[in-house]
Amino acid sequence: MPELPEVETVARDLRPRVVGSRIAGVRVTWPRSLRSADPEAFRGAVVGRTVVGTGRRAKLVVLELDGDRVITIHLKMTGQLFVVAASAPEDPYVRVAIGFEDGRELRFRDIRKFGRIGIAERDATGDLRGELGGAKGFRGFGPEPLDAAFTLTAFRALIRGRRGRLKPLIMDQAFLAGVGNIYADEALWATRLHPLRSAAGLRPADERRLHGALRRILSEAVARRGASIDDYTAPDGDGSMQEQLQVYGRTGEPCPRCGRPIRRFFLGGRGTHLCSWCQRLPAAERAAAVPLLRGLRPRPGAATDGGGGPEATRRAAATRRAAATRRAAARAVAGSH
DNA sequence: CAACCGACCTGTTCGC
DNA sequence: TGCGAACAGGTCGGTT
Repeated sequence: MPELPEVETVARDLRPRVVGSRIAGVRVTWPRSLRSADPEAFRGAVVGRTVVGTGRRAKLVVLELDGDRVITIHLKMTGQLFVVAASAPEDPYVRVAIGFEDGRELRFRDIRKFGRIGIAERDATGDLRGELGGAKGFRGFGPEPLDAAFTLTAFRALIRGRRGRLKPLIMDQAFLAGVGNIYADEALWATRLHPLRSAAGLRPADERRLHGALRRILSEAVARRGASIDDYTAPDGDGSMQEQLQVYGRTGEPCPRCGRPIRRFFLGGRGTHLCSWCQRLPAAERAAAVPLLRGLRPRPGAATDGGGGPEATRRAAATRRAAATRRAAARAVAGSH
């Protein structure tokens, strides 16, 4: 699932491939992959323009065009971007292809069709306005956690007055940009903070550790080209951060700190991994969290959860290998090089 | 502001 | 062995 490090990697890999290229046409096989769902409008906005840069804002890949216009691409869960010759074979999952004058094209491949491509502009502050989030409810993105401006002081000012639970809060893109399920679980485990802790109950030392962990883990993940789990891959290949994850996807394995099994429960519909020994809720917050903790009990039919054992480990390894093979096939078919 | 729900999608995994 | 249900999860709009 592409989060900040994965999206950053895709944007960087695309740079040498698309900067300087002029857009000649756009091929659309699934119009709803465009935020406007209007291929003609999209063509009108981009054809004839030249890509002058690539970047990232929150989890959006941003293609800077000449003029002040940008193309925004949200990969959601299964979106992938590759640059290939327009004549290269492709599989049925390519939803949009942006063709360049030199005969290559940028292909957006997205099995689940959740991803969206939009048009936006730079406002006076340099931030983006346009097809980013929803038309009305969009409150703008929060600060970028890896920006130099995101200091501990800035983080404290941001979190002051917030009373929500920690995990949904740090995943709220209007609060902080770019953090998703994987890196939220990792940062909370690293700081020994329970995902259901209230932001209002944090001590100054907790805030300092959480701020530090977010920056350290996201930086390491960028350096490692992100975590290649399931469908995530980039034009220059898979990342390796999945090898460094301490709790995400490690249900039933021993906590690297205390050896007790990593547990998984559901928070707001999302799988949440934690060590319930290292990440304890203070007594004062426990009562309010009890209804939500029900998910901690293994659910009927969740045999692999907490089960562990050599058989489960072997099966998980086989699943990972199969996913790696699928990613390689995607690069070859929709593919790069 | 906080929390929750359903919708969006399709491939994979799991239980029976 | 085959089938259908559950699962994966990031928004986004709507409701409480």
